[in-house]
Amino acid sequence: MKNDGAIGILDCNNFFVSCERAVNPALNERPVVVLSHNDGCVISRSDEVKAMGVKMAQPLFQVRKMLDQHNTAIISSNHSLYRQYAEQIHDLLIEDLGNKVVELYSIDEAFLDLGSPDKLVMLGKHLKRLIFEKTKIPVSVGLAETKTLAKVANHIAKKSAKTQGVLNLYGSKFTDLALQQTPIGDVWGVGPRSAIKLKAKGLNTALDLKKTKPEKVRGDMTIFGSRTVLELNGIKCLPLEVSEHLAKSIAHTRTFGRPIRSFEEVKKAIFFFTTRALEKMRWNELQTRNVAVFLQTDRFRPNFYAKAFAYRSIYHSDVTSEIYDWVDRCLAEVFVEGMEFKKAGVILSELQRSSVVAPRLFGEHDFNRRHELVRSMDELNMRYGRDVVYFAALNTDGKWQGQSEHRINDENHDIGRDAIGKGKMFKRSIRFM
DNA sequence: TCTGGGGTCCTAGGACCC
DNA sequence: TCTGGGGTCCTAGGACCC
Repeated sequence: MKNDGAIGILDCNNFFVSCERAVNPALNERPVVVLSHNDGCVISRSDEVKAMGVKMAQPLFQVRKMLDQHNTAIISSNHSLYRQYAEQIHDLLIEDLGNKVVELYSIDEAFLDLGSPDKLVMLGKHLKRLIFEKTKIPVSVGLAETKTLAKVANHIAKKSAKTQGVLNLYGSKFTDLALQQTPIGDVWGVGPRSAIKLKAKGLNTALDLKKTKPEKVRGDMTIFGSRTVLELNGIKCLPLEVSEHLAKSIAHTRTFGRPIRSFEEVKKAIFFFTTRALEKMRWNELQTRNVAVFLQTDRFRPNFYAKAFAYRSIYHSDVTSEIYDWVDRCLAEVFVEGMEFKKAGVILSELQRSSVVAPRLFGEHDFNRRHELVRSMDELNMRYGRDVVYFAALNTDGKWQGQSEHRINDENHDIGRDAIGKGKMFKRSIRFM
């Protein structure tokens, strides 16, 4: 990447809500929210809902009344739908720009290495139009010298109607003005904790931060802070990562529909989570040798208990039955008789590509046989639906299952199944919400 | 009554070694 | 008053992002 090139960030507006509206245009006439697992929190808001003051990840019960008063459509999340739109948009970007210059940063964002600073606004508007025509998803584009500045531009493009969704700050005399209008907590990389510390030092805007010496913020914000200051000054510290992204960990964690005391119930849930995480791992052609299990009680009640335990094997594996054994050992370490558990999870780490995993000194033949077995099970489940075949230890009808009262049109719109059938699902490394 | 899930990276400090 | 010191590795926890 040339160091004087321009960087773009393309970001889908209200992504989950926009996907729901794309499949169901009637929703364009109403405020819309999409809910988290268990219908607990609001995780995507239409502009009207943002204007009501509803915050990201705000608990539904706190705003339910207000949403109803405004005739808001309240929808349980449908992640396979969102994943399909994300892939379609990624494909459009790569077709248009080439895969060497597109970094898929998250489910609804991509960084672009645009090289020459000429005609940036035209390019941004072209991409915006292209994506809307093909998918009906509105996007915003920010352009600047660095990722952090591009984020600032994007932020303003999203809010200000004047920009029509595209703002270029590359070499612009308005950059400092834009930074002055940006509260320090809105800067990419400055979270709520750091914002408090920086404000205490009299730094209130992105411009204040830009004018600080990088060393000054190191103490409060680690080396990230120094990099952010440099990036605000137009010095690239965070290169585009266009090479294939390899996941470093894969997790499946859930809040239970109701508290669970019994060891058997907890175990069912943990094995179910393990199964889901392993499926995802195998789609990515990875193996793990470090499995962690955690259990938590209700974090909003007194005597909150949370414990994690990790088992590390000397061998990598993707064989369900073997990894069930590892998980079992972890479970014995974290479970406490008499406690009411509200949340649990399984995290796979120390991942390695299956193709480069070292062979075992002993039992290699048996491992390969079992490896083939789980791959066949994955294929059957892919073709005929989830959990058509599964290990006896897996039980899918536990009391721990969460609630999704606000599902709409599930049959028609859960097109994720087709995506799996084509072997596409999870193949791409999208860091997913 | 009701409060998400999946990631990454950095650092302090303990354990261990010589 | 005194208690060696320096390096490395690992992990738990914090902070952040979407």
